[in-house]
Amino acid sequence: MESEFNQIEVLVNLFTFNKNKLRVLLIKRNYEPFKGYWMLPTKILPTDETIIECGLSKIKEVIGFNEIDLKQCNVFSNIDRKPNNRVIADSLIGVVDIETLFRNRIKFDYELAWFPVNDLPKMVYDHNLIVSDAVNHLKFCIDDISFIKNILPFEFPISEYQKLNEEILKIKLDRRNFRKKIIDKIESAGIKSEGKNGRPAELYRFKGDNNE
Amino acid sequence: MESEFNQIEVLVNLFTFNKNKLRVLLIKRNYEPFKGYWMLPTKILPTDETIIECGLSKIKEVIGFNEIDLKQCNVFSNIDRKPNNRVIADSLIGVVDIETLFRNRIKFDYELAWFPVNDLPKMVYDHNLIVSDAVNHLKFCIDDISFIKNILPFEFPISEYQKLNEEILKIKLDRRNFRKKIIDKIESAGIKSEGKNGRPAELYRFKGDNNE
DNA sequence: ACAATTTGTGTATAAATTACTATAATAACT
DNA sequence: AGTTATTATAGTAATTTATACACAAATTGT
Repeated sequence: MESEFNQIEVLVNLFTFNKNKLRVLLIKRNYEPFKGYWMLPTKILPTDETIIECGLSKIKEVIGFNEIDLKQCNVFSNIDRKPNNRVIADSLIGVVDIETLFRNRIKFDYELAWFPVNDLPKMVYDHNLIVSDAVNHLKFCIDDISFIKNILPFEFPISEYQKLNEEILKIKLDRRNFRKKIIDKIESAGIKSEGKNGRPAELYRFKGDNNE
Repeated sequence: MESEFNQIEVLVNLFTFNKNKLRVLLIKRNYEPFKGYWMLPTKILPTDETIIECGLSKIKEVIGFNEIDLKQCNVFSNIDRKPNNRVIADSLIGVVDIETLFRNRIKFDYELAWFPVNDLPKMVYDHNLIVSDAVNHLKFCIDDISFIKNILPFEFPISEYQKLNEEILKIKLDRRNFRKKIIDKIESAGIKSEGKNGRPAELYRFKGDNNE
């Protein structure tokens, strides 16, 4: 029976939606090699954690909380994805909304940033490839409301939900048709949004979603 | 930097379609523990192979050829999925048609069988779970014709394609509506099938598919 | 010749998607 | 206060897609 050991690292693609852009969490690498480069939150899988637990623990280390759903995305196993030793990359996907982030972030050990997925820096190793694969994967999550709803705040205007869809699907949608399509999945919060130009939008929430 | 090593095993869910049933390749385990039980073709990932290469090499070992597309499916990382040592399972999906199988199988080192996915034996460890997850995953492959076409022979009656869809989607489809839906993806081979009851069916092939 | 089985075919209706224009509400600006 | 700019909301017609449904043709077995 063959018996060989490989190192596995878990990479988390944590997405949020802010200022009309789909964004991914990157951290600045604080050790050599590639010190100072941006990268996905990454953790070598310990022998006593599942992949998901490992991803969650890394997220907690970076942003201070981890009440987040993580999903298996893809596995990258090219022999030479890292030059020195062979490491299997298991990539996960999660989403979080901007209000939860502001409310909860308590740790500041990492220099982090939420980069628009259309404007990413050069990252370490194959992390650019891994992120773009995860962004693509989001298309298949977009109709899984119980998962994707957590990328928007508890209450949101329809236009924001539409722009999220447009960013993920990379197409332009018609306002009225979009409204018709999703109106039965949301309910009015009876509140108007504020602060911007033009007529204030009504806020909605996903049906059956209660804050916390 | 953390540094722990885990064993990874690659499991291949190789499907075919025969006698109106979606089937998966299982092999009889010839070593302890669980000697004599059925299991998925499994290989510990060596440090010099990608996941896909590892899956392909195992398939070649079992059926003697491996001109097959394998796809990443899921990862199973429960700590105790095996009782003694911690092993990560990376499950792959592939398909092959029954004619290619008969034409090519040359090795007989393994006792193997193609079990209907609706009538599986009790398998080792969590292999039953892994297969049922892979069967579910097939739903998302069913419209990827360049992948799924290889589960049917080069030429096939429409009814067989329909039954495949019914098995994967677990629903009953209407003959005329199914034909309308797929007719522009196939072309007539100008041949009648033979040997069965009833009016002989015309054979079709997928457009742009040429035999080898 | 007859029964049983399986294939092939068309049409009408419902449902979903798309395309498209006008009006109302509000904020910023003057 | 009035103008301008911006966004939200509402409906209808056209198109596409999906669904429901019944009978004739070719073969096998008896």
